[in-house]
Amino acid sequence: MNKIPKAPTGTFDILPEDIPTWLRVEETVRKVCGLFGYSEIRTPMFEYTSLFARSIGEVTDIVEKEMYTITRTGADGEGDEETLTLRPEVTASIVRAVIEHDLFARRPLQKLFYYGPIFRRERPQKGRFRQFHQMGVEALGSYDPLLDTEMIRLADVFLRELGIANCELLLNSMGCPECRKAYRAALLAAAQQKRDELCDNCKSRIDRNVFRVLDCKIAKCVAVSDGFPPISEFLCPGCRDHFDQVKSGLEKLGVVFKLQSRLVRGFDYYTRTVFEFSCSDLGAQSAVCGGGRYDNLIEELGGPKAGSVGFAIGLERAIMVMKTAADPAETGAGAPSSATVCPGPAAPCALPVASVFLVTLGQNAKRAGFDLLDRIRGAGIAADMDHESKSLKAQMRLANKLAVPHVLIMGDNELAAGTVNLRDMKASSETTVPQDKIISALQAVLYAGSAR
RNA sequence: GUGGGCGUAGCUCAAUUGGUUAGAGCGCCAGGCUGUGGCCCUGGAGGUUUGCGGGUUCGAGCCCCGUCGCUCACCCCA
Repeated sequence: MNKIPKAPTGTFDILPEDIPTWLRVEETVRKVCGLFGYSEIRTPMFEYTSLFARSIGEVTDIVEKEMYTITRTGADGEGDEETLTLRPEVTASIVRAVIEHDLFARRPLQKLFYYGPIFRRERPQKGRFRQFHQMGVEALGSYDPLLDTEMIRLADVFLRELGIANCELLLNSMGCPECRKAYRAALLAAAQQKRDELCDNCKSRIDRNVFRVLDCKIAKCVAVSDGFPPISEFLCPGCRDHFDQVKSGLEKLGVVFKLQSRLVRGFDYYTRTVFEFSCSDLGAQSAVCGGGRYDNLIEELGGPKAGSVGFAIGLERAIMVMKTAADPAETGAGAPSSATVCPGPAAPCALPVASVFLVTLGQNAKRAGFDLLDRIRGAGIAADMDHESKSLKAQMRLANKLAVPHVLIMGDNELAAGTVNLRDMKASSETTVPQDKIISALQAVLYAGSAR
């Protein structure tokens, strides 16, 4: 029992029954991003470790203890050592690629999106995995606040397209490094004054990263930090103006948001706008989407001075919200029990795997039928058959389970007559057609305009 | 890394105060219909015998210890 292999902790298999959901999500990613003028980019699953250390920040949890890093020594020459890390996020890779290929030379504004797996060595829990999937969008090369607005709107539209409407958009501005410096000092002073009233955790946060005190969930800490000065009072005129434009842009689009001066994000590279879409029914990991502006990252990684905004959405979390949102509707509709595995509202379940299923009786018919099957497939018609030489009844049951609309039946009688029986499963009607006419007969019934 | 909960057939779960061959539903397979699916009826397979190891006991799925795994939470994040 302990010998059977298992997927590593924090990972999971996406089984065939779940594929329709994922396909729908992937289609939505490409559709919505395309709608907003973003192009897909694909970067490696791993990068040189230094890239993440430089971008995310050396002292963040992710870099300190959550990265899957592999070190290889001397493979390509004497003393040549390279340490590689499975990507714990992809913004750094995007920025790296843009700089490396000088994409700004082609167009000063790069509008890019990505989709794929992310790796973080965290303790798994609800909505948190060691390999999970993100879709993300980045607009690199501009400081325009309208792009911040567009970014948030894109995330909003994407979530809505998936049927997710019960999320709250939290918005804040962290200012530029200058305003943050002033704010940090003020916050530090305030926190140290109230040190005794904070939880032990927050006490240590004061020294490690004061901003984190702001998102402690413990009630008494929240009460205390409510009295702290908000960042908005420390924004410089430039940052204040930028934030005002982002907010008014959202208002004009009718995107409702909630200002949350305690919203602080985990990556060091964020400046000015930060935002998060939060869903209460996700458990403790309530953030489905997180993002913001990073005006200094490109330059820090050796590129030109150029502002950027972006966000990422955790797809497993998005799917979790989709499913909880879909549940009450389904019970109300009185769907058949098999539909409980069907996740999204528009996600098809029990997809037919073939248009035609061939049932044969006896070895001769099986061999002849296999040749016929190959011709049908050659005509571009999805077709399948049984291989266990089961009874006719069993083969029919299988065809029914596979939700195949048409069945071909071939036994010794048909073989001798050079015909095959074509059965319409839905109508329970059957016709006899010559074997050499079977392709056109199938095309006639399949493309007759009947509901697929 | 820390803490709580849980680990019984493929899946979802039962099993009186520890008691003798560990059950059900769904699913799977077959038969009822000797060449025809869905519904129904009948039967069958399936647990290396309850994650693994040890202990207490006349006796452990149930109690104790350890271990592994899952899960939820902290930290942090999508």
